[in-house]
Amino acid sequence: MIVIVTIKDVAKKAGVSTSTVSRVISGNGPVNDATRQKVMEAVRALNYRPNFLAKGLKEGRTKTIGLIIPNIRNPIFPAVVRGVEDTARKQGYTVVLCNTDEDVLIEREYVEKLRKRWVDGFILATVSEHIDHVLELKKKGFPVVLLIRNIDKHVDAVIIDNFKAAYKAVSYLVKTGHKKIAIIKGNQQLALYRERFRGYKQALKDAGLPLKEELITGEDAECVQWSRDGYNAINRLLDQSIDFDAVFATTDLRAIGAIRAIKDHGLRVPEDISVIGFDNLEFSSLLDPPLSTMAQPFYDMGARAVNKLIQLIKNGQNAEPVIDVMEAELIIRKSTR
Amino acid sequence: MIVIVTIKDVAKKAGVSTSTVSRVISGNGPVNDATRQKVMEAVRALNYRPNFLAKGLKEGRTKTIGLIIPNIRNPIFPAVVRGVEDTARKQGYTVVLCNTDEDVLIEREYVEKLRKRWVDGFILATVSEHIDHVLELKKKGFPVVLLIRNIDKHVDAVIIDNFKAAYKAVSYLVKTGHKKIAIIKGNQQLALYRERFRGYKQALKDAGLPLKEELITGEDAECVQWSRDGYNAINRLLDQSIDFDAVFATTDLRAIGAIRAIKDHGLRVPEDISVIGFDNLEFSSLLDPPLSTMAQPFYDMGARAVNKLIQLIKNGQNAEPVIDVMEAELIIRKSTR
DNA sequence: AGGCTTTCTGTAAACGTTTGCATAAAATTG
DNA sequence: CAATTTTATGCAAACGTTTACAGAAAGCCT
Repeated sequence: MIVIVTIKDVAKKAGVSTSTVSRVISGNGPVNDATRQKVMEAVRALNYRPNFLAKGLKEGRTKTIGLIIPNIRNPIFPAVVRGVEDTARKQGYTVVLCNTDEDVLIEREYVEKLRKRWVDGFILATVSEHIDHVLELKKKGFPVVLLIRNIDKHVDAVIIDNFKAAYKAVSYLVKTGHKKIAIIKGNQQLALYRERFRGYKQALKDAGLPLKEELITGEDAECVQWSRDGYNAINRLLDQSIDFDAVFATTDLRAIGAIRAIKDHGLRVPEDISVIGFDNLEFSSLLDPPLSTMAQPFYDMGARAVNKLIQLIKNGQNAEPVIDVMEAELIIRKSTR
Repeated sequence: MIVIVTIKDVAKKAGVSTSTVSRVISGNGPVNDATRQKVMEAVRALNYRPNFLAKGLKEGRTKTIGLIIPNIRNPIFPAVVRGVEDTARKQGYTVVLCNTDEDVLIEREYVEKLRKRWVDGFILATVSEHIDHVLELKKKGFPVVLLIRNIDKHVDAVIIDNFKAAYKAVSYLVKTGHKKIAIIKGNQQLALYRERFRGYKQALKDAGLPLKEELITGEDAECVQWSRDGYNAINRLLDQSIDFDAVFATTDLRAIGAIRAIKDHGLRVPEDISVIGFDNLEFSSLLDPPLSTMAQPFYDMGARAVNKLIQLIKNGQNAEPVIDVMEAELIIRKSTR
């Protein structure tokens, strides 16, 4: 049986009204020093804690934000989550984390649940292109910021320029003398992979290299066993004796699979084939060889999304949504020659 | 400006009282089919969503649980979190995730915040041995389950038997012919590492092998760059030409560091030195060589902790707390000969 | 001393629900 | 058909806060 101490108990104990207690606690409005002492003492004696629900109900806000991501087991997300949480905490906000498993129904379910005056706003690494629920939120004036995956010009977002990043990575391979660059293209249902694919093509084109069908590999599946896609793709290429001297993997996990496949065929990375990844996961530097990759600033992206959201919560919706594009950074380690 | 639709608006639109609307929505109490129709229609027309805070305040519960962990970037936790969240969701509960950064002050801050009638109970992978705040919760009748790290016989918990698991791992090394087994011992401030250390010593003893001081390595620091500890420890051993044929690393991350150090010294795993880890991280099978390790059933532990907690929430505190000890499983891959 | 601020405190309404109680209508019973 | 049960609905209080308003006391000015 949990016994609940309310503001009334404190008021009675201190011999004042509840409003006075409230004023002491919140610091709103004047209160005599002597009474303040009495109240504080009663608070301490009774171990009083203001009821979050009552406070939120009255004030019309909870200082809580909803963070909706596909899957925390996808290793790109832990850093994002910490960026969000740390920044939120510093500003007095708490985060409710939700995993959707890439399932738009679960995503909708969570949005429905949390928008019932539970959270003051949302950060969404949304699942797919079915985002009517997001636009609906936005229309109703609910603060929303999209993160990593943006979809629509009409919603605030924090992303990187995937086209440019892929372009940079592939151009680096070109510049270091690679001529036959395979790509593990990622799930083309997602805009971000389409962009990376586009960057790959553009980089080849600008370098005067041909775009070869047989070097375009990988499935559209997401999220099964992430490195598997990379392994299968490159394994198939090698089995078919297709000639290539580098791999642009659209994620680090796919790069790990690719390296595994290359080694299994008795070849060396990077001497025989260079591999470049995308993401810069926390353990990518621990691989053998340490992975060259395009680093996304995950932590900072999370942090920035929170700041953006808190702005929206405080000031209401902007006239025009703004999309922050952050820089991805090329990190060269030992998997490229 | 967010416009809020309340139960009153629905009542007015449907031409009934608020109590009737409430009954329609919650399904408590009888209501005529015709009125139900009218109400449902009004609900739909107005896009009504019951206010979570008001409901929680009235009902005295929120169907929310607080999950407090040291750091989601520690790769053992994503699986735990999913186990917790998935199981909670199936039972209509939502999870608030909090990272403490191994800082007991932040942990206390979160506990203070969430116990203000926000969550119905806590799952804690607690930080240290300073757990007065946990015992306080428990004393006040607040449902609490400890996870992974348990501290006290007086609080319900879900853990593995770290002594036994370490014993198993080291015994396997002994059985496969290793005679000089080094340990990277982990942070001895934490009970779980003390237990693993104890298991190591006991296994050597039972096998009639000597416990050599110089083979006991690793620092008490936690959480800086986790694999670094393993790297430094084994690097030092090799630099000093200390002779050993196997390493028992108390975490997979330490094992990764150890492997790196061994390779850097021009030695091979497992031909020259076997390495066995502890945890079975999601990417441990992707390493080179794939890591042999003691697998902890992280997802299931999370799931079980939730079920335990929901029991406590529903039935109140047990007379006697019960500690669930789950099985760790030895997984042999290619890092041991 | 009378009027005017300023400081302090209490009363009561409000936030949006749920639910016990009362009542009315309808259905069932002997 | 009167008596009883069942079904359906509304009224109003309650959950634990915050805050507008009002009033009392005290301080300051001519």
